[in-house]
Amino acid sequence: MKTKKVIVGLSGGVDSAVAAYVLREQGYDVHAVFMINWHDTTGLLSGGCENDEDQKVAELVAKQLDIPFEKVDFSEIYAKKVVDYMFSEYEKGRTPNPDVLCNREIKFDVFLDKAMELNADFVATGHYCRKETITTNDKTYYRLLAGSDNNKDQSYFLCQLSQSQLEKALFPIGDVEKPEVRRIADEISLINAKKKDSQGICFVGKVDLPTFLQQQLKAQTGDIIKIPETHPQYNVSEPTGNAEIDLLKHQSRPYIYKPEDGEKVGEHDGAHFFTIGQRKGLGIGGMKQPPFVIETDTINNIIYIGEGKKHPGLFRKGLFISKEELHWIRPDLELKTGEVLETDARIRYRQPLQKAKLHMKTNAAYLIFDEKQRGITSGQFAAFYIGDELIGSGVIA
RNA sequence: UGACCGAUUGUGUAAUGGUAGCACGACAGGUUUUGAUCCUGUUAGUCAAGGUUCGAAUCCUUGUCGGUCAG
Repeated sequence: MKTKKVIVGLSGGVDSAVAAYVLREQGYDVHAVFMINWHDTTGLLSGGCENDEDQKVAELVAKQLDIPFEKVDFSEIYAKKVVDYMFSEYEKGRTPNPDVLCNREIKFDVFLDKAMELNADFVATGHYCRKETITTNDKTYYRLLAGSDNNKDQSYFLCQLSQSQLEKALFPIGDVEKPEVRRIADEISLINAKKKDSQGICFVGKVDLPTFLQQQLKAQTGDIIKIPETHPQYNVSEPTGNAEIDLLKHQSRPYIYKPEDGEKVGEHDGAHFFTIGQRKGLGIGGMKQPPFVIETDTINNIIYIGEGKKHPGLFRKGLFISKEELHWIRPDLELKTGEVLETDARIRYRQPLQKAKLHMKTNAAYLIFDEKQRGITSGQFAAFYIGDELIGSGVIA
């Protein structure tokens, strides 16, 4: 049997380097490709020449592992699919997750296509997650599972992948824990064995968001309104009728504020530079407890805040996802209208899974948590798990 | 204009003659392949000028500014 060819997306980091090594040890024909997806350094913190650095490191790692190395430049498509999406989401007043898009549109799309052009059987990345194959009713399905290292599980970032994308993907270090990855890297003397983990937007880096966004969204002074925790909206009783949909809508409703609901306590320079749950950057002192953003109104350019981390405006029982923005990694598990799924869900990376019920209705899915959730933010992804399998996700409305 | 009250880091406040603290903010690190959150550290102040006292944020005088009454 012919050895399978795998193309590893080598980033310069330790995870993808060890992933490449593991594959090589498993007998695959391993090739490395470094993706250049971004050139601009606007708003970049910490210098800016990390990209070049990563490129060199990746090349050296490939040399150390004795595998072929090449670079590809997807920056044009990255700008179109990921960065444009970011700006348009922020413009709508939502808070996007560029890395989820980057995986769906770049690493497991154009990069995967490129790999197929090069006659690869698979692409591999250094993600901490696992893939499993099962067969039901004579059909093969790929399961996306959490990484074994509970602390590093990155399945969340892959919550928008499809079966055809998963089919071609390998996650060689998904069953390894991070310290072990470091140990392996050290054992085989990889030059990046001790390199610090990367952070920030994948390929762009750690940026100062307001600076970055000001390239396209202009700064404009607006009011910061403080909402008291006694706002009547928090104590609206649940609808008593027998229509379940009314209850779901009630439980998943976003809070809506008007300037008269509170008092002006300061000014900001652009509501879209802030997100729900945010504390830093408001510049408002003199309170007993820190203020947090509880809502942003980008149309009227107003930020609403609440005092204290337990302010009721920070918590919601549920959320909803419009039907068009729902995605099933496992199409065979897709809910039909009227069905309810007991699920474990998360609304951000590294959040411990939360017990919830997903109610599928005609136009939307309603995710109702057992415990109220802090900082439910539209534009972010809610991911649904059954056990450690990620079965679907959707954009929070 | 008269009377009274007040003035402490960027903000809100403690300290009634004896080491100017706290919270929030801001800044810097740390955690984190999104945005956030979170953790640690740093920062900075007695309105001004005199006086009493061994010693003044604190007591006295004057001034400046702010507020409340009176008009």
